[in-house]
Amino acid sequence: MPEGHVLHRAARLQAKALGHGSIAVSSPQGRFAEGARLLDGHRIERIRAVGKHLFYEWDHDPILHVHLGLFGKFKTFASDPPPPTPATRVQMIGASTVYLAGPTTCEILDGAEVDELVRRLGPDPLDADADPDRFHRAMARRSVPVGSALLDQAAIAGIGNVYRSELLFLSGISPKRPANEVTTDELDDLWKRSVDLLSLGERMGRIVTVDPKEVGAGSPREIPRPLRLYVYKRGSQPCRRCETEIASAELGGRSMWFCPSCQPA
DNA sequence: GCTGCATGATGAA
DNA sequence: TCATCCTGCAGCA
Repeated sequence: MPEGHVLHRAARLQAKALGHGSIAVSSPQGRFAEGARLLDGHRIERIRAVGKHLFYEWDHDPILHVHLGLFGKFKTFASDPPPPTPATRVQMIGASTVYLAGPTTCEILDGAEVDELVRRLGPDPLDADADPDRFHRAMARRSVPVGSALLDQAAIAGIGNVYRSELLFLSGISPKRPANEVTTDELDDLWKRSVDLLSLGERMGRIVTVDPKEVGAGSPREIPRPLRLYVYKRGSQPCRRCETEIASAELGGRSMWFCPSCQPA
């Protein structure tokens, strides 16, 4: 389930899994048959993740652009892949086999189109060269609640519904405060935490935001599932830090959760 | 077996 | 703001 860390992890692991040889590309579902024909038999030179977008660059021009949306999923099999389901949009067979199902976007773009798309995205916390000042400027320009602004991929790329709640909790910021009233220090804190948390998520393959020490665990990996998050989907349960009841609100058209005491208005 | 929901984004109204 | 698209699976009967 795809926030930015999932795509960066997919880029890293699939590059290794598919390898440098030629890839058999097909579309068992049929909806990407034309695109698959363009790529079939070619070699992958790079898989690049930007925010929630994935770009496969090949030994010739067409670039495969994938956006998982809410439902999209990759499955990778090192050996003995099961037959693809009828919903498998793309099958890529190299050293390992990768299946893609349910993406919002799966299309062929040229380099200029990729550049244009990437230009519209805000800085990506998982990009080592990202410029946090672009994030600061984007927030200063927005009067919507900061909880909404964090979902805006043009302001910061890769944050989704889980991370936005967790980041604001950790930074002690009420989601309802206007984005342009969040201080520079607070934005610095938000950015640094997003770098740390998404990096951790990329390495672990799951979202964990709770400090292991706070729940008696030795490492993030050892935290049991119900204890991994501070506020997301924890409505009316006690805050892990202050026992106040976690509250929820609709922001940016989706539910989010926060602690009214740790994140005062 | 069915229903409802989910870590997303867009285009029309 | 709402409807729409995409899939899988938990929770129910």
